[in-house]
Amino acid sequence: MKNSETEQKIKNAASIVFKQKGFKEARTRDIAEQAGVNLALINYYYKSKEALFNEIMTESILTFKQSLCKYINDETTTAQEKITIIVNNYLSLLQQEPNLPIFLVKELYNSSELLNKIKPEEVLKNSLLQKQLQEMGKTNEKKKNLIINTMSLVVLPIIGKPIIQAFCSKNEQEYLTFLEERKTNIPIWIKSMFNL
Amino acid sequence: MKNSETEQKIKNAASIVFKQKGFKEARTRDIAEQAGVNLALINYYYKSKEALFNEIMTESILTFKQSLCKYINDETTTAQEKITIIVNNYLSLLQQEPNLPIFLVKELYNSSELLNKIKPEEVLKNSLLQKQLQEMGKTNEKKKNLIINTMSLVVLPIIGKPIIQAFCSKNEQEYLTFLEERKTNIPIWIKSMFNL
DNA sequence: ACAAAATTTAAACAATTGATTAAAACAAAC
DNA sequence: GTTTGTTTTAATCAATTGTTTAAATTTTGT
Repeated sequence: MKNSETEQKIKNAASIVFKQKGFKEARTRDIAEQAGVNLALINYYYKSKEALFNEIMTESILTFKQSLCKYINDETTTAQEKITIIVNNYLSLLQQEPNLPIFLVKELYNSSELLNKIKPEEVLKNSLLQKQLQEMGKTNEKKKNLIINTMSLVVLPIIGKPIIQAFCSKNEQEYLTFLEERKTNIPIWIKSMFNL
Repeated sequence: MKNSETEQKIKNAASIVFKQKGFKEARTRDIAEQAGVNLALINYYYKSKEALFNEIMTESILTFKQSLCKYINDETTTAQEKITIIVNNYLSLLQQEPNLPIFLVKELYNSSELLNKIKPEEVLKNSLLQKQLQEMGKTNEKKKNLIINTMSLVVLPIIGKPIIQAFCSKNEQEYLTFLEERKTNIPIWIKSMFNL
């Protein structure tokens, strides 16, 4: 029987453990324990640790792609509004899943295969956001920088949490309000950087 | 005999391997091979893999602190010039050691001990850069954001290299010129973000 | 209710890996 | 040149970990 309850439990558990520890440091025993399931069932339902990992990765990347596509092709919003929405949504997402960016970076660094599954260059090239920025007279170079800088300002404060907390002497609560303030600040900064 | 040639070879090799693979995934056998030295010598000169790691980490963090302090306390430069110099120097450094930021983030995420060795909040608080920004009428909040945003714009394009290359369809050469252009762009962006 | 198939379990295997050991090679002191 | 202490080596240990196996248990089809 495909898609049994056990199979799902394993996949969910693996997703948690892999994102927390990365592929190499995640032990099959951790996954089995997290799923509340016998160790051997991992190899019974999925051929191997690696096969399980690849299935989860592919799904995650595709989900991410779909959510991004939804935002950047929304017919009802301006370019500026799109940026605000993306910043807010991804900061909220990353507050809940702070391990995600470092996990993705680590695992994608040497395997471009996975990344190519989503044909990333197509995503932006054919997007409404792209066209809207074009109409505002932005060059290709400026458009790319705008995306990369937005990503930088959103993601790095999540990745660098312990370093930021140490350097700016922020406790947990101060760090949270700092992130909250960035939801309004980043769109403003992007606008002043690129004269939007 | 302390600081023998072998001891140094091990430390140098370990530094390379740890930064490349992280603590857990770096094998003592990798380090021994990289050093061209018998496996057992690692435990002979350093008590354990962990002791070796801590020694290297502490040294690296202190070196980093010293170089940062030099820049942000330079009496001969304005605040804007300091930012330009820091951006240029760290982008150059990270071009040579692209694994460094993800390594640091990964290893510091759960061990605040190491980070506290450099008393990071003191570094900025007593700096000339801090005073110069103060005199320009910047609030504490703005000063912190300025530092964090500079760090974000510098570091993320290094960490996210494969993702940026995929999304913006840049080959190796295009990526390098992209980084080179950021050395002049980032200071300009920071200025327009914070009205410097 | 029974047989066949699918699922689950405990145990074990084989490879990896940090660390140790005991002997060998080498250097220093006298 | 012998003794003593240091450094290096090869071999081994013990723990960890992905995977397999064979038996036990549960589910399914009739």
